[in-house]
Amino acid sequence: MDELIVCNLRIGRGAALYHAGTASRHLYFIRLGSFKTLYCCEQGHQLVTGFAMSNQALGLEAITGECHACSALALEDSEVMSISYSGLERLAQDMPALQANLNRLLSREIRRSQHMLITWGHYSAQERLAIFVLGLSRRFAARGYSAHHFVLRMSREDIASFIGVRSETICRSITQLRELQLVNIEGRNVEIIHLAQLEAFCQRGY
Amino acid sequence: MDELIVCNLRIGRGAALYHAGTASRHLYFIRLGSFKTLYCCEQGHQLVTGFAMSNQALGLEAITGECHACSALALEDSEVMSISYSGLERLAQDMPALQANLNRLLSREIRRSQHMLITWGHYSAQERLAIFVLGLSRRFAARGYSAHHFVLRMSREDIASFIGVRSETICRSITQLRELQLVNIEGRNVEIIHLAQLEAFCQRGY
DNA sequence: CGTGGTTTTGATCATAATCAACGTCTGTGG
DNA sequence: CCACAGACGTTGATTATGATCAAAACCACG
Repeated sequence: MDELIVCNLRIGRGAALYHAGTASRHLYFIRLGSFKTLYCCEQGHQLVTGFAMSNQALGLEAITGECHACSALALEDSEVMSISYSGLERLAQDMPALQANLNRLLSREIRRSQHMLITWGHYSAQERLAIFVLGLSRRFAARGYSAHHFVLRMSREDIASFIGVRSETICRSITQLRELQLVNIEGRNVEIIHLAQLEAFCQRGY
Repeated sequence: MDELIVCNLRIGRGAALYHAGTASRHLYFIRLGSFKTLYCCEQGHQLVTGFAMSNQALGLEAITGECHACSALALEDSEVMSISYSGLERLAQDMPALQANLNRLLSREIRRSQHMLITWGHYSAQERLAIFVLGLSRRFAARGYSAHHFVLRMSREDIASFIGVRSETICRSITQLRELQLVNIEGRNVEIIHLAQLEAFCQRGY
């Protein structure tokens, strides 16, 4: 197993784990910290496609040896494990379980993207923000942190880009969610006032 | 290779290749015809997530043995090849190339979903329709058919759901694209008036 | 033919984008 | 430690886009 791990990398806040367009033969697993993945358009405009935190894989879209479709930037000082894909491929031949696991990761990523498509297409800005916050809450909870209090690692601009609205709209939605007594967001501190109510709010059939 | 192919299936127009929630151990390849994939919400509302035509794979999201996340319905009388995933897994162990190919399919599907996310998040209804039509044109062209004249297999409602707007908006966008002298859509017949102009129209940096 | 489902068009309304101004936070150098 | 610059965040006023509601026109098919 050890032969796979090319190295453990430290990535400073704001630095890139990889850039779009770079050919890559590696998968990455986040040990510590968090990242945003983004596409860059010609105009220098950036489009955030996701946020990843510890125990998540990065670089799955590039697994074929084709180049990375997006860049990954560290939102805070982070540590990642780099795994050579060719090594993984070789090892997986002798370990079907490993291969199946890899397939599962890929398959899950497809479902995640498609679920986002559905979500963003059919909810209002307010609801999308609520869903986004709830998603973060669940991810923190899954890692043993509080589901009710946590700190955002990303800017309003990043959230806006990810959710598909403007940052002004994020601000207004924050205000609205506060008025609804669902979530209190002050600066980057998030307090979920009533988790069950927030979940109910997000539930509107897909 | 033959042992993998469980059977060649014929699916009549409107019939399902598989349903969401069904556990499945098969991948499908479309030999002939076309399908739409859709999620169903509680309210009986359907959300179209994609259209697939000949030579495309279906069921990739369910590759892990978990159940299908969406349903696949035939838009016309179709033929598909059904492939047992466990058989594929076994065979792939001895044929690394096959495994790599499978990974490539999965990886591509991730990129496709993410690209759609970007597109839908950052273009107007009119532009999205143009992009949709252009995509169809390219897919027909890749299969040896005319890139300028083709027939839609799906309803306005399906396109609307896929694109993330209402069907009325699709109608208005069709009118607008006709007025712009880009595409002429009458009923289900599509005529691309000026392909290069349409491509330019769709190009606005992601 | 009619009947039910699509498609189209029109009028009005709601949501989020845009433009603009102002407040707040952060890190840097004096 | 403070002052400052620049980025980030918030709020307001106005506009544009697409949703919604409603009514025709069109079509496919028994």
